[in-house]
Amino acid sequence: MKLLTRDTDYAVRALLAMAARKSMVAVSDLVIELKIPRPFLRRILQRLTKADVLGSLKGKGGGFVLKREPAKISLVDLMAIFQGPVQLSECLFKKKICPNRKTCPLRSEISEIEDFALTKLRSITIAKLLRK
Amino acid sequence: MKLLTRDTDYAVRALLAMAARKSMVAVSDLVIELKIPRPFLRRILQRLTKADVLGSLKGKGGGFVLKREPAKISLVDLMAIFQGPVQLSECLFKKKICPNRKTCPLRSEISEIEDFALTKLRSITIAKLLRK
DNA sequence: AGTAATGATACCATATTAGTATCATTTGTC
DNA sequence: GACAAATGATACTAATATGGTATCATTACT
Repeated sequence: MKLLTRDTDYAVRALLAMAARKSMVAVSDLVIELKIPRPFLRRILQRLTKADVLGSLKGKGGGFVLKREPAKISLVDLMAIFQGPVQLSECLFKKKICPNRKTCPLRSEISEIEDFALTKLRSITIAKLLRK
Repeated sequence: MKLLTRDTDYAVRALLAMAARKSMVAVSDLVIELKIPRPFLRRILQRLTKADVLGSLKGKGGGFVLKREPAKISLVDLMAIFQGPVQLSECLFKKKICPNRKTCPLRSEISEIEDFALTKLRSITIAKLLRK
């Protein structure tokens, strides 16, 4: 089971690279540095732009820049963007079988795992990773 | 992100039903009780048998029985059977890019989540769920 | 012999993930 | 203004995982 998908992982790497530079970077440059398939990386940066994590500039000399503080970009944020909201305890039987949602013995236990994971993931920011 | 797949969830339900009875049960009976697609449930029980969680008897009057103590069947066990070993921190870049596996800043943090999850999941057994 | 069960295995359908391709739009430079 | 270099938007393809079916072989009770 993967906690992070490739999108998310690439996004982390790209953001780390961008946070280190602090200036506008074109995809071409990042591709060289990160060795991520170019069109794939492009789409990732575009999604980050839509999510307002990056800013972008079109045209010659354009590229992407960090728009949000590195300390305010956490793994949960990125996971939410690329993998949807983090919820491990999603009941498989919402609509059908499950007779007792409230009292479901699994839910409460798994929620604890989810809570722990969320707290951890929120604490992991680009700024924090950059320091390492 | 689902922590448990349907296989695992169905397995839990089936095992709870079987632990409550304690005697040999045929798939037909369980299907009625659990409302799980018959051939799918069969395959699940067969996998549990291979994993030595259940015993089985062929032929007329045959079926499946719990072979392992309910207290010794945990969610991690079932997840391992149906979803592969639980490891959230699996590095996406094992073979290729990742330059520094040991010092990877993500790994250590995610390992903590994994450890917490494993401990929790190990503590959730069929016996425990049965008591609720 | 017949029937009711599991064993084994191959198959199909759908969803998700990973990645590609293409065309439109913007913008700096000559 | 023309051209080149960048992103915006979007549709498509390939591979893998998940959820579920179908079928035939084997076993065992009556």
